[in-house]
Amino acid sequence: MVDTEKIRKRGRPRAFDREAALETARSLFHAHGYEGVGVAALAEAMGINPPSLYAAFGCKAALYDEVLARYDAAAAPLHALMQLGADPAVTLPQLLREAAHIYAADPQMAGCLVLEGARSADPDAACRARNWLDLGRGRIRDFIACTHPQKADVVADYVAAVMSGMSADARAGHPPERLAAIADMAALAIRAMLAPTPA
Amino acid sequence: MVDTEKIRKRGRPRAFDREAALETARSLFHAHGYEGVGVAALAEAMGINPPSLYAAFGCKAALYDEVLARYDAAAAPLHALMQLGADPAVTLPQLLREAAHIYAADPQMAGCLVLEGARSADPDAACRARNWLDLGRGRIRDFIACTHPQKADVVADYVAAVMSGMSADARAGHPPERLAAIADMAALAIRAMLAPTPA
DNA sequence: CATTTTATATAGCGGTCGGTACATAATTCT
DNA sequence: AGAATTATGTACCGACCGCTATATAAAATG
Repeated sequence: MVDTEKIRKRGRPRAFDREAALETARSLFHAHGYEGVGVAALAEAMGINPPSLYAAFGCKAALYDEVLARYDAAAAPLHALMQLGADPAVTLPQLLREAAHIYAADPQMAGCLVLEGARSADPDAACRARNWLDLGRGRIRDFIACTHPQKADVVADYVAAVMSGMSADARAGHPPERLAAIADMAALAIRAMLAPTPA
Repeated sequence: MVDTEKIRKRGRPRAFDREAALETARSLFHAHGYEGVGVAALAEAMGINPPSLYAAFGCKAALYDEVLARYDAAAAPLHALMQLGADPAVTLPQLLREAAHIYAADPQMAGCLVLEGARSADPDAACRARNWLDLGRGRIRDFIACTHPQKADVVADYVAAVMSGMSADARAGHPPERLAAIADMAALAIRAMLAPTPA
C-alpha cells in the first residue's frame, strides 16, 4: 500500500481537529446562515482563535465551501436513491419526501444548507453554494435523462425548485407534515410529466 | 367632501418626497436584499441624511415593512386574477406563469421581494416579510376554498412553495423561459389535484 | 415679536464585520 | 545544537453596522 498515512509535516502541529471544526462550522452555518455567523463566533465555537481559523481554511468563504462539500458528501444516501435502472416517476417523489423530512426534522438546522446558501446576499457565498446546487441538479438531471432525456432539464429544474420552496418553509418553522404534503402534491406533476407515452 | 387634503402640519415641512423615498428603498431592497443594503446607502440614494430617514420611518425594519406593504399593494393586479367564480385549476397556473415572468423580467430586481425577505437572516426582517407572505398565501387559500375547501391549505402551500423556488431561481439568474417551464410543470399537479371528482 | 413644533445637517456613538501584524511556541530538517 | 517551518495567542486594523445627540433652520401658533 502506498503510505497515504498522515505524515507529520514540518512545523508545529495543529492543536485542533480540523474535521471537528468543520462540523462545528456546519452546525452554525446551518442554524444561522452564512451571513448570520461571524468569524469570531465560528472560532470561539471551534475553541480556537481567528488566526488559527484563517491559517487552516484561508478565509470565511473558503471555510464555507469546505462545509458545503462535506454537506454534499453527507447527502450521499439521498443520491443513492437515484440508481441506474430506477424509475424516476417513483424515485423522485421519494426524494422529495425524504427532503421534506430532513429539512423540517431539526428546527435548529432547518432547510437545506446549499439551497439556503444559494440565496445569500453575499456574492461569494452565493456563488459557491450555487456551484454545489448546480452539481446536485445535474445529478438529478442525469438520472432522469436515462429514461426521459427530453424532459430531464425541466423536471430537474422543477424538483430543485420544489425543494427550494420546501427548504424556505422549513426555515419558516413549518412542521414536517406540511412539507410532506407539498412533496406529495409535487409528485403528481412528476408522475404526469413522466407518464409512459401519454399520447 | 371631507378635507383629507394635505393640511400643513405645525413644524418645518419635510424636504423630500416620502413616496419617492419608499420607491428608492424598494428598488435597493429588491436588488440587494434587506441585509445587503445599509441605512447609509438608503439615505444617500434618497438624497437625505440618516436622521431624516429615521425621523420619517422609525427604523430600518419599519421602513422595510412599509416597502413590503407597497410591494404587496402593487401586486393587486396579480391578486385580481383570483376572483370569485374563477376556476382555480385555470387561474393558479396563470398566477404561476405571471410570477415566473415578473420574477425574471428585470435581472436587477429578480425574484419576489416578500419571498426573499422571508428568508433573511435578520429575525426582524424575516418576521415582517413572513407576515406579508402569510397574508398572500391566505388569499390563495381562500380563493381555492371557494371550490375545493378540503384541499385549499395544501394547494396554497404548494403554490407558495413553487413560487418561492422560482424566486430563488430568478435570483440565481435563470432566464424567464426556464422559470416558465417550471410554472407549467407545476400546473400539472394543480390540475391533477383539483380535477373534478377524480374517483 | 416670541414660542412651539418639526425637519434638517453635522458629527459621532458603541458594536461588529472580515481579516492580520506580531511575537512566541512546537515541531522537523540539517 | 542550530535553522527552518508551521501553528498559536494577543491585540488590533480599517470599514461598516444601525442608530442618535446636538444644534440649527423653517414652518405654524400665540
